[in-house]
Amino acid sequence: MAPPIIMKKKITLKQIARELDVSIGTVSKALRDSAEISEDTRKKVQAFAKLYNYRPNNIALSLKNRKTKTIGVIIPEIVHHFFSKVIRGIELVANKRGYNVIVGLSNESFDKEVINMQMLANGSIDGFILSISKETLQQQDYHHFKETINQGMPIVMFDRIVNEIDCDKVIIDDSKGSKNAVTKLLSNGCKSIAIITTKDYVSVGKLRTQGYLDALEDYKMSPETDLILKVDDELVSEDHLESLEREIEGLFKKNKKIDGVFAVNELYAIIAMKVARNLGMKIPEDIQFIGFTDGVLSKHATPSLTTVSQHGQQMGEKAAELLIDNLKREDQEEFYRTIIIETELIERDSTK
Amino acid sequence: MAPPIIMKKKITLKQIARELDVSIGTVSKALRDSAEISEDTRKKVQAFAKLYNYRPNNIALSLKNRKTKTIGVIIPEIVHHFFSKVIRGIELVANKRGYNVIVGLSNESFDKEVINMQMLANGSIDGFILSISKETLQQQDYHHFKETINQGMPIVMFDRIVNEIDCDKVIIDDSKGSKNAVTKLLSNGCKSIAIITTKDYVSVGKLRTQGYLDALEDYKMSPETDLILKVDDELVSEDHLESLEREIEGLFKKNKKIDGVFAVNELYAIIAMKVARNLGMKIPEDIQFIGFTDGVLSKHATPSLTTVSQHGQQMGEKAAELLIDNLKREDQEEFYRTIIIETELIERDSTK
DNA sequence: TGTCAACACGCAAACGTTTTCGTTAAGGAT
DNA sequence: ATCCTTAACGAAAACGTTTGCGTGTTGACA
Repeated sequence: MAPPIIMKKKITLKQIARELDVSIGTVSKALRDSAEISEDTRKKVQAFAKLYNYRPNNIALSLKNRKTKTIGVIIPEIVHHFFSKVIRGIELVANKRGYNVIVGLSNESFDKEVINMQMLANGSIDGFILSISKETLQQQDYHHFKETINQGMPIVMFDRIVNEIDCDKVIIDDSKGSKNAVTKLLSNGCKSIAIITTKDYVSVGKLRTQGYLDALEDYKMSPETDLILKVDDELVSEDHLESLEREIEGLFKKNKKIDGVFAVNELYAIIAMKVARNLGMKIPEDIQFIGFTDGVLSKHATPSLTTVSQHGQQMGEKAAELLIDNLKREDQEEFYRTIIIETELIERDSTK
Repeated sequence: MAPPIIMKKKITLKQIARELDVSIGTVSKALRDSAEISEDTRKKVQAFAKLYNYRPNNIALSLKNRKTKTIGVIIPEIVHHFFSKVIRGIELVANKRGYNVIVGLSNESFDKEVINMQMLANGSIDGFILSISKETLQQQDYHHFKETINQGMPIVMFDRIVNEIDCDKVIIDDSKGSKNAVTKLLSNGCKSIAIITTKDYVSVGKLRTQGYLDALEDYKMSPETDLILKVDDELVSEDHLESLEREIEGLFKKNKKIDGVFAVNELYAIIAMKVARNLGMKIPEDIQFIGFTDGVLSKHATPSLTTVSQHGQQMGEKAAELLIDNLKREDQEEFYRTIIIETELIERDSTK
């Protein structure tokens, strides 16, 4: 037999005031231990408030203080090891510093990115942390970022950024990271290294390709267009990976001498390893692989994949710190910082 | 040379009113196309509002309407394929129905779960969607859920639920799902099937073990304790997987006849496959594997892993629909539903 | 010319806080 | 008895909306 349910709705200052026959202001002051209020009333009010489990209404506070203590995060995708790590980092420091996190997913779509930002920019949050969607990068339409900043709402961008917008940024040195990786392959003795990358409009893809070229140049090797596979991202949506497999298979068959592969993300590397294995190549004896983004796949693949770690959580933490610091210093003069998180080459079994 | 920056701070009804020399109420009504206002002023106000890109302040609306159009999601962990899929589902329908999503991470800790809920329950959100942390399940302290519900804030629980709390729930039939999986192994000819599971306080672990037992019983086989490996979750935190590997290795070595393995999550299955391979067994010829939770690992492992899909995104969608429906019908009489999402056995290369 | 709709708009309350600025009464000093 | 200080509290504004209701003006009609 369930006990009778007594709904204790949230109690407000007004109700406490009425009950105790004092004014609202008095209750408020008493709860904040103001010296203006006599010891007696203070105790009385505090006891009553505790009994009824009073908590100030956040919305009312937000309205009054004109800040919400909430930060908005807009990312292209959440079912993604890197982005979820970033969120974890953001949430960690946000929480520690008394902020909440509200997430919006752009799903790589320009429209959803705009809509989401508008939904949040109308008072719901104090600032944004975001990574730009592919469609936005492709269309190069950044007016929503500009407007948001113009309205006095700070933005911190991470990973997928764009130089055109003036704001705090947290990135990795993509070209340096991939240069390191490719250099590793070279120093491991690779003579013919292929790269599997994305179309150039994805800024990070472009930069990582650049790092590949830089490493080759250091070794006085000239790049061969045949070894550069630019994958059309549209084709690799979720489950249509066969076409990607075929492309990679074509790459290997046309260039039998390939003995090293650098891929700009984890999945491409894993799939390339699978194709290579099916073609009878031994990893890492015949061919070595390095990927980008240290996800769960890299760690548990067979063989485990050597990879460039982006330190997603650290990026998130840093981004949140930048934003909250910015919010604290109540719009004094504006200066924007770009933080570069160091990448790290995690060596596993796919390289010698 | 950058153009001079003109800060267009967000404009309010009051400012429009002052500028156009009408009252605040008139502006509000004009913008909402009230028949009370003359065509002239309506047009004038609307034009002005559009020019200055007026948007009603969400916080003020929340305070007035006493609802925030925001739902709070508390999950144990976000760097996790299943949970991030659920969030994606939640976000999808929430957004479609005009709601925002604010996430809190309990990090499997009781205290953080409580803190997070308190932070959000003070007016910031209209309702919760959550999955209970392991520590909470272990301590069996559910007062924070009860209090929240008592205050009139609806909760929808998913996956990790507890019967003691009266609220909407979205779950899968864990025992049925695992029974199906084990039955599949049996019908594939397995004679000695091991299970790798968790300690019993994790409700889903317990249920999945039960399904394993049920399947055996259907085939008139009696369970052997030697074949049931209950992993202590504490030991498998992130990177300390060696001990798990050793335990599994011990399992295989002690029971040479094992020809089938069912694991209650993806990672355990992947690791078990790795151990088996190192021991020289052929998959699926010598030994077959099935995991639980359809993550990215299952799909891209070699061999790819047959697995019981939980349909995380669908769970999220359903949870959000339950919650929002509940919110719409303005506390009429309360009735709680438990939705069971069907699992699906996704057959891949780790089974015959 | 007086009456009455209809029209167009302003006022004010309400949501729940915090905080500034009164206001009242008591008490001490003169 | 008068003045002043001080302690203790109340009133009200403000944050930005929405909305019910009151009010003034206009025009039509008798």
